[in-house]
Amino acid sequence: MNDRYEPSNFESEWRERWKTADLFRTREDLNREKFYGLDFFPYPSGAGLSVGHCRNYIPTDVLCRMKFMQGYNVLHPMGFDAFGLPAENEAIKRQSHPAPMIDQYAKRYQDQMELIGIGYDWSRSFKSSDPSYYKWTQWIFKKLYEKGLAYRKDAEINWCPKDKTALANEEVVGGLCERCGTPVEKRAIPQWFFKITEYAQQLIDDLDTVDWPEGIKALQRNWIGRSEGVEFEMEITFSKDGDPAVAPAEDSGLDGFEVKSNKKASSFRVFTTRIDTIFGMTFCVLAPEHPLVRTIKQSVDAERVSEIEAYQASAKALSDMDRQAANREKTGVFTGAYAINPANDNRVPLFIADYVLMGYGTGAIMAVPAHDQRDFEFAVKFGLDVIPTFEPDTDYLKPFAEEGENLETTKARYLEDAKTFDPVFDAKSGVMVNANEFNGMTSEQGSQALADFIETAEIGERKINYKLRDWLISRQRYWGCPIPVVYDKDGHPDVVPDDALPVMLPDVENYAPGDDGSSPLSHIEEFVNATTNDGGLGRRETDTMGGFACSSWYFLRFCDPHNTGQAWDPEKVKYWMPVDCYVGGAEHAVMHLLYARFWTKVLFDLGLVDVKEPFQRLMNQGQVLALTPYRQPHEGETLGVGEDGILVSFEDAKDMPENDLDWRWVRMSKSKGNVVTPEEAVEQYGADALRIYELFVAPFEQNVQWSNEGMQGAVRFLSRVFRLASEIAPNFDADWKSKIGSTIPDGKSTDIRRATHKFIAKATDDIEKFAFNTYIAAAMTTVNTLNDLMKGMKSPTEGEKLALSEAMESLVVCLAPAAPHSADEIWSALGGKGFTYQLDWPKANAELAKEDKVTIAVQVNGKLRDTLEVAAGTANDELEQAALASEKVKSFTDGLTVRKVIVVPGKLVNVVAN
RNA sequence: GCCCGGGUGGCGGAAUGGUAGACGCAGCGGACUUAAAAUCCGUUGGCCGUAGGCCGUGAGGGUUCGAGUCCCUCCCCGGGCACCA
Repeated sequence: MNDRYEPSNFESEWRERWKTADLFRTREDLNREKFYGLDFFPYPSGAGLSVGHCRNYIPTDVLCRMKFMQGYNVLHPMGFDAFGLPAENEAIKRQSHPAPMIDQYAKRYQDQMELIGIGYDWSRSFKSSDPSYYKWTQWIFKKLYEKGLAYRKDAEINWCPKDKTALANEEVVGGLCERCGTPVEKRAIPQWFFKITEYAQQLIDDLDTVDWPEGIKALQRNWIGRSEGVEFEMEITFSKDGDPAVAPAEDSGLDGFEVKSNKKASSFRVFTTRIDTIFGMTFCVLAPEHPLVRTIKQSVDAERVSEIEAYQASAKALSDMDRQAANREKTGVFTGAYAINPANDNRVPLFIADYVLMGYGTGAIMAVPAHDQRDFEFAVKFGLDVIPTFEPDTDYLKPFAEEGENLETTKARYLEDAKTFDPVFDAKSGVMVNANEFNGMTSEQGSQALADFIETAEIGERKINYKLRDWLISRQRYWGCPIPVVYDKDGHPDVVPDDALPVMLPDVENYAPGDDGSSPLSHIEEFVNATTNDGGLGRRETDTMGGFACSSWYFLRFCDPHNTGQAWDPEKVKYWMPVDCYVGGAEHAVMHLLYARFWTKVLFDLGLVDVKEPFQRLMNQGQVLALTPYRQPHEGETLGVGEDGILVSFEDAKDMPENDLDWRWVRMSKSKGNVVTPEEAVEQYGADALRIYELFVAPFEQNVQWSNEGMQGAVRFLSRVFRLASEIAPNFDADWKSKIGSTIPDGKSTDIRRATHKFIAKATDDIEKFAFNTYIAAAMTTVNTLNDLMKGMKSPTEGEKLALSEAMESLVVCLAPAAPHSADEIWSALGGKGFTYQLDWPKANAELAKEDKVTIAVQVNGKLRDTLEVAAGTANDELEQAALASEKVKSFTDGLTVRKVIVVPGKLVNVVAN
């Protein structure tokens, strides 16, 4: 046997053998438990995989391999998220059709995944762009439609002028297109939506039932944004001082406008989470798009109408980025109308302002500047009253107290003129003032009492609002799943019958999107012209579904990927679902994971699946960073927004003085030129070395820094395993299992077996809990320990031979998930048959793993002073005696009185003395 | 601003409230070699030293016989959200 790791001699051969043996074909043996391990559905990019991408595939593979060896039926599939913008954009750039391009890229991905030895069942693979797959994506669309969860709405959408498509809210980051960074515009186009909002509460509640990182759960809860409050109605009037008045208040700076009509105009509803602050309401605000504005315009004079319209126009022209710019100064205009506060009948001016969003709540608010920072800023700018309705506590007042001022005085000042107190008091503590019969209540009491008041008065009710918006699914693009809808001559949509599925994506020459917002499909007559369900002339929907639709159910299809008669056999889905362990990057925390959960819940409600949550356990891997050269800008060069250095190519960096360079750890990406491919890593170090390195270098969730030295370390470790195996090989007894129980332990056999069983236990636990770094560390420790034990062992005793055989076999088997090529190579060199993958995962024997001697730490007053070697299980009082007898302890307790002795069995003795 | 993560040797990182620094990288010393690489053996938190001791897990308090670990306050780094009423 070779005594070092020489991957080029055996790795590719083993991969061939695995393939020939169809080793990773999913087994569906009903007598066994199932384990479904899944990686996020990757989009196959032209750049191929980097070693960074391997960082989730390797750990999932390790877990799945162990589960299989433990006797589970393992489903470990892989496919490709082929539809969508990235593929289409790349195809347009390369002037090639996306379909063959994607096939080629997917092939490369598969080759790369195979190269690093990932044990996928490729017989179950598919691409989301396969008609046999998207047929069922369309079928699910129909199910949603039939359940009233897919609807069409003429809506203002986020429009990316560069990608020429509508974007979901989640694809707009800071007003920019997430993909290309172009400022997003608004356009009104009829769009298809999925009613995810209907499931908002369930999507929050069921997070409690899954084993996900708390951070991701928090992100989702935050995104769904539940808030409890009260929605109530306020009447409006056009006079400040009661009927029949004409002019607005003089003190509000809003006079000088004639009111054309004084009739009771209408009413509007507001949503607030702080009904307890209603007595502090000094104005109200409508979103510029609020429908009531139209009514108001009919009742105010022309000058005001033009002011309102000018403001509405400017609000509309603002891009989301500008509108949401941080710390932007508040803008708005007075409408000429007043709202009547139902709590005290005060009339307060009604404004329109773009800091109120039409899309949330009712698109209208009651403004309480004393206790809301946004309202405060608005009030200050427009000279409106700031009336506190909560007495602040001392914590709030302290910073405002003047030199030597009594806080009572500060409070009096505050209550007199809160306008100078910035930032505002959030009124979560303190008691109510200026609130009639509610005075003296806490926030909690006031909220309940005033909610009751609103409900009793029948002008509103307690309500829960969510930030979550419905899921915009339409894309005006070619490369996506066609929406299975036909419109009749009146423009009414209907879904196509099941036997007309799939609505095939036509093969076209020109698939570039039009810049008028029309899908390329709309120019293909044969596609557009269709027949309605009642045989009439129809027009086919030409938008396609956004890519997230396709990835919202692929995990179900993997359970039954070749079914032509249905999306899946319910029995198969019942068997395999949920995914037991789902592994991927945290960047999909809200989008994909929320959509997939939503579809699963809908399908559950339809009785099509019997899980409410698709992914029982979720794990997010860290990224792989590469050291990348940057430099400071030269004279005359300017940096882009958010950049603090200029990227330098590795080529140029070689010729630059080291002082000018600034090396940084950044994520591997093609654009940074810092990618290491699996091919390079495998060629230089070997596939198992890559696997070991990525597992060992840091905890799974953490980012890691790519290092050639680290790879070298993995190679060294594997070589030590080979050397150990080659040393044990002459004494290896394949039959050790049947002999070891009846052989009397001798020599170092007990120590060897202890090391073996400690490792088995550690490996099993650590893999289960994704602690791969300590799993590999334990393997290294075991190799080192066995090496030490074998030192000077010229001719091992019978017991030692058997113990070493057990040790070597266990080591190889337990290392097989991490280093499968090497494990199989060593296993076969030891005379083993078949593949390590087919061997049983060993069970640790706790008795054998137990130490017979333990080291007891002896402390005096909590400081380590001595250690004792004692037999395991030594009684507490014996430990105490031994500790007190220690010379070192005596020297530290000399002249002191021993007050207490604390004994932790098998661990430590602490002598407390003073 | 709000919500999540994190701050431990020269570096990556280990440590159910119980001997801080497992394991690895880098370094140092040695063996092998004509020499080097590779490999192997030893060593490696800092300070003072003969023994031995003192100090050490971002900072400061606290709980405890005992704190990297639990509690409070603060600082720094990374990520997410951000006018959501």
